[in-house]
Amino acid sequence: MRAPMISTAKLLKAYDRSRVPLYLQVAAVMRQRIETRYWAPGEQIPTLEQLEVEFQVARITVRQAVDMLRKEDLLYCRQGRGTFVANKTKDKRWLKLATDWQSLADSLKGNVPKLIAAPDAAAVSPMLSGEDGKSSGAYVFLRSVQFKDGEPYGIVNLHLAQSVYDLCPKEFRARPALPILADLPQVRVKSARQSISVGGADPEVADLLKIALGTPTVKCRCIITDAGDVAIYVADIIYRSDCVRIDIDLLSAR
Amino acid sequence: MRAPMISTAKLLKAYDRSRVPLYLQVAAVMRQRIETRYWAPGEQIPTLEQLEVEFQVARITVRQAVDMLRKEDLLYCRQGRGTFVANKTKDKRWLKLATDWQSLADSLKGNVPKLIAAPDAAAVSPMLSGEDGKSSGAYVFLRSVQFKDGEPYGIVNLHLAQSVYDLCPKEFRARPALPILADLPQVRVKSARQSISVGGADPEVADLLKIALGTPTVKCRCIITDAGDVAIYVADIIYRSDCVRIDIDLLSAR
DNA sequence: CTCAATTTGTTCGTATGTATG
DNA sequence: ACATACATACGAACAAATTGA
Repeated sequence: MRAPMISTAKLLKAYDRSRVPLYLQVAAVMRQRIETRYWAPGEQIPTLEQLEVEFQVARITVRQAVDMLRKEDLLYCRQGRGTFVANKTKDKRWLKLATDWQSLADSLKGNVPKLIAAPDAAAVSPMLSGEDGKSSGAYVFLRSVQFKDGEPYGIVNLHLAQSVYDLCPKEFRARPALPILADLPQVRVKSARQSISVGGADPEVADLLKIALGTPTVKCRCIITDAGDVAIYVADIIYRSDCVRIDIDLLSAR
Repeated sequence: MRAPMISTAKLLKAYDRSRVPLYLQVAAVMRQRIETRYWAPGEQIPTLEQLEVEFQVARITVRQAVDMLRKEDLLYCRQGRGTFVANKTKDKRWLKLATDWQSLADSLKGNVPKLIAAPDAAAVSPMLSGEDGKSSGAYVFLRSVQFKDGEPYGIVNLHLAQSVYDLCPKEFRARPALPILADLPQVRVKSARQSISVGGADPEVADLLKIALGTPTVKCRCIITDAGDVAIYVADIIYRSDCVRIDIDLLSAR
């Protein structure tokens, strides 16, 4: 038995809260229903008439939404029969964010990020709030874009303490910094904290990740301090939100 | 010294990827700059002319964006002087998602969620994928909305195994289920896992949380199994994404 | 096979919103 | 502020394909 539809009657006011075109809003909801398999692959979705009623919009508006999803190969229509979900199922949510030191280092080991020119503007100290740690005087700024199947999915903006960078600069330019740092005997890591929140793509991020302006993103700030509470590694990582998930074992400490 | 502007030249194509009205896209970026304090409270923002150039849009479009933010009391204008960021600073990101059992139970203890009528449609087994655990035959469905300062910020959809619910039904209707469950001597918790991803509000969620359709949300699925690997607690929790953050101590296991 | 019901596809007219110069 | 062009959204009507009685 499939999960039944949850009532959505009389929700007209929700639309008023946004001036985003209606058909885009409707399409977004439908797209999510497909991706979450609420509408399973191959399955027939409700008729245009039913969708009109559910979303409380005109027929043309539903049509425009359906047309969008057709161009994305998520739906196909058969006149006189109905509209169906495509069969091919792309795997999403494949990127699992690490929640501990070991898995974080492991997940980065095989990575070959594409270093890109860092805007000189960013070659300054990262913005640190009190509890993040003291500022190392000088930082090196490294920036890379992560790809999967030729598609960009993440941007790493890393401020690395100059003193650490100088220990083996070539290494730091060739592969992810964190595993290197973990193996440096001179460096004593005292704390490593990660803070995650949801944001929207600004023009620069949108361009690098090839997504629309304002598309939701997942922002990770990872800060590592050394024995003297100096922040030696400050990474701001931005992912497309649609490929990320976080799995947490709530009992790992027991 | 403030963090300098990162180059945003020649990013026109980012706009093409979205059919969201330009002024909304521009407003979204500006709103984020204010919220992240990239534009600090009280500070003067660039002139309309500079913004025209940066965003590559017509003057009226920038004006529309500024007007939006003025209505939100995030900006104010002084003719002949410029446009400024408002001084009052609303605290966001106040909700820290728990990443371990103890803090999860603690964070819920004082909570008084508002139970709402559960659509009968949902009174079925939750959708479980293989590794989530076996299905307990019957579940009770409980639904509540969480408020802060009179504003809804989260929806809890909980499937609780009937056998567990029957141990003290009144309790489960009066306060959060998880602390109760933790204190029940009859229940042996074997695993507790949480999976977090980003989604968009469907019509129902948009209505309950008073947000626009498609607004990004944080979805948490929390599954607790008993000694027999039966999923006794399956919670789907949906938060507004703009109040949530996750702090992880990457070294907690060391 | 025909008929009616269903469902997608198309068109018209109108009103409003968006964006430019 | 104005004129212009295009996109969005509605309601309604009609055409075309499919299905089953």
